[in-house]
Amino acid sequence: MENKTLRNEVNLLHAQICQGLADPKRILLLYYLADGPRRVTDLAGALELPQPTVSHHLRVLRERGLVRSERRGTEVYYTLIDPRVVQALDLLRAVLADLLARQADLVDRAISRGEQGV
Amino acid sequence: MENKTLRNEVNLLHAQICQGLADPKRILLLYYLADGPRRVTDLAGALELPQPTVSHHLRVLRERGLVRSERRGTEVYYTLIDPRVVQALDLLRAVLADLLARQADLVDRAISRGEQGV
DNA sequence: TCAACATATCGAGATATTTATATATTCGCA
DNA sequence: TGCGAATATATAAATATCTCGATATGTTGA
Repeated sequence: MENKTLRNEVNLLHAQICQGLADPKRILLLYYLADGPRRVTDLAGALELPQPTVSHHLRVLRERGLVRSERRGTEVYYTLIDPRVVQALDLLRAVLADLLARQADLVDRAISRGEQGV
Repeated sequence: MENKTLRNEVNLLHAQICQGLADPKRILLLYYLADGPRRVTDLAGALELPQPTVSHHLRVLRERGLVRSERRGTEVYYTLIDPRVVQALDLLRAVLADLLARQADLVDRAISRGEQGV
């Protein structure tokens, strides 16, 4: 009863974490960070994106508690806080792989039946 | 030097699957569907949302390949296609739980030190 | 203190998402 | 055929997000 608001609040936070993963660039960022802490400039170079854009995405991840930033001199290192985030990404990528395999199979069968307009 | 365009395409689909999870109502829908197929009206009742809103969210999930719909007479049953989607949600919820626990701990320590303006 | 560098924030335009009401479609049945 | 129930789509307003150039902040070293 009284927990309904609390449960909604938790669900909202849950969704916000998922939202953190809901961008191709951020997924790449998280996979880079899975290998260890990285500087903003290096990440921007790896993703071939302007530095402000990368900083924006890192902020999204930081605000959702997925990464942490640490200043070392003039540079800032970002670190993945919880490896389970990447585990979850891997799970979902496996789901996607199966999905694509099923679709490819459908196409194959259609072609072998000589159907048009696939 | 593999196909960069293909990799970007896969990353985009990966992100779109994550996007499917990035809404509190859709998370609830997926958890309901984890228990078995459900009709639209039942889901709308459970979520206390108008039926068109639920249909919209179900469409989002369907277009991303997370659920499948099946007509039985005048009703439509929605089914979770891959249980790993809920596994991923559980992982991320565990991440969130740790996050909240750490924050609560910080607050506790601050209070026990008698700090102001927390 | 100043110059150079790394990063963050601001602001704006383009695009996407969420929600709900109104309306359309689809099916079973009288 | 036509009615009622279940679901889907259209539409529109409010809101959020992505991107990037311009600019601000913070740090080091001369």
